[in-house]
Amino acid sequence: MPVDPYSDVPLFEQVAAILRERITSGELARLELLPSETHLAQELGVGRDTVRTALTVLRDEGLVFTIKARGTFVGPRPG
Amino acid sequence: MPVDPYSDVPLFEQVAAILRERITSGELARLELLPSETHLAQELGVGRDTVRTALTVLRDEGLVFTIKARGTFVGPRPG
DNA sequence: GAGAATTTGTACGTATGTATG
DNA sequence: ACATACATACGTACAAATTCT
Repeated sequence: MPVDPYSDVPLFEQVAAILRERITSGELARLELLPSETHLAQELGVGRDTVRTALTVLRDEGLVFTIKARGTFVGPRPG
Repeated sequence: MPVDPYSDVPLFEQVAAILRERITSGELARLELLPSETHLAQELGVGRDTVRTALTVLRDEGLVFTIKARGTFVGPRPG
């Protein structure tokens, strides 16, 4: 049960929680490339916009970083 | 410090700026053959597509011209 | 002349960034 | 929240033309 569209919790928060769990559990190793936004959207049954909003949350937490036109990776932004 | 993939400035514009500097500074003399697209891509750490897009910009500015299977030269296209 | 290597030209697939409805 | 479209970017593959062996 990925997400619950009837919940009071915003979809992007639910998606962020799912991805956060996958990262902190080690399911997604550091520096590993995440599935694409489109792929995650289809898998979780939400729109790409929602995935992107969730990724913004994780980015603010330093859990992931994104390179334009490349992908989103696990870990803090290098540099 | 060639290019910054995290910058808001598109990579191809950064590459164009680098090559433009090499040309206008005289580092690359007029009619001189530029390094191949593949070589430039590897040297600058970008894709060949990005180099080609940058070369299109310089071509539009009349700074370089290209001959298929030969290479890209400094200067306006002869003829 | 034949063949291999090199270089540009083109095409496709996939990814993120941005804008619009 | 979602869908769509375009710009930017990377990788791969192959075609075409030139150059080297």
